Amino acid sequence: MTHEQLKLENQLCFPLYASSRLIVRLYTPVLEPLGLTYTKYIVMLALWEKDNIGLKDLGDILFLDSGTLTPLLKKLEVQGLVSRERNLEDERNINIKLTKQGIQLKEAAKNIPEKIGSCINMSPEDLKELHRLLHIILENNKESKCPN
Amino acid sequence: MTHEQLKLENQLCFPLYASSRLIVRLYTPVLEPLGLTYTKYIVMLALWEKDNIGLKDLGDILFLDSGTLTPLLKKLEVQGLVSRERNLEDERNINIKLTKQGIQLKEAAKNIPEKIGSCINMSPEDLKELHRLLHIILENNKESKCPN
DNA sequence: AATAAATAAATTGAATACAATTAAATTGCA
DNA sequence: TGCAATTTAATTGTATTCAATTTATTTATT
Repeated sequence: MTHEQLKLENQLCFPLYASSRLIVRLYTPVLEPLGLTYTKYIVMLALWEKDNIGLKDLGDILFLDSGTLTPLLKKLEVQGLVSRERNLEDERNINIKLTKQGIQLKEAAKNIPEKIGSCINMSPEDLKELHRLLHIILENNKESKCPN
Repeated sequence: MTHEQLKLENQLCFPLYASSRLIVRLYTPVLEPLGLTYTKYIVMLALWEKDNIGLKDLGDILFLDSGTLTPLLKKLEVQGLVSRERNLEDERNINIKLTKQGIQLKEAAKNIPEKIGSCINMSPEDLKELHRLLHIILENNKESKCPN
């Protein structure tokens, strides 16, 4: 009745889930002065890289759906960082654009990755390898589903 | 103004966060027949491994605090899977115990890791290496904090 | 012993995630 | 063209997370 496979130690999901929360939690105090939460931050990262993008495409990049993004983008709009407007060519789509303020925020954010990096205890080689493996798992499992 | 460091591609946190949600999402349909959510599931994993444990110690294992665990354990209690009782030797503590039903559920859960494993597209070597790195990051950053 | 400090659980409130549903717009086909 | 199927956002409801506060209990100090 030991069921080695059920030991927490032997799970992949658990350290993934726990370390994700651990790392995201590091961002909270760093983002707070910018008025951003972690989810808002990755939305801004995506927009700084590709401005004027549809909600759907933004969701594909971030693995988030409209249920999460719609209220989030409305908040960013209230903060004056993005604008939301219907695409005139296809009114089902909504275009997200950075405002001048949203563009400017990038300067204030530029040191964040380094700041966070300095708080994570891990060798550069391990970090690089972890990064590589996480991208593999993301890429390979975009569409994965499990039957019940 | 490119700020390579701000590219999503170059973040560690983002693939960690995204793949964590991706993998946790795989569990939903598999756990549903057992009446478990993912968080309930890892609580049960911890208890199957070490029964009769304090909420604080359970939280230390799972990296969760009473704000998350208290309502969760109350639900598991309503489901008849665990009992919650004050520790008579130190009434600040609460002891969590599996009920007979909670113990029995382990049998129904024993095939879940294999089932999930078969849905994750990744080579065994990469899985093993990822597992190793995630444990390092967890172990090394339990106490990490970032100044704002 | 009396009180201050520390510890643990519970509570509160804000911010996600996400499945499922609804509503509007567009596309494809009979 | 007209309608069914598809696509996209928005909405709804449930379930976390987590910081911050409160309450109760215990430990440590004076």
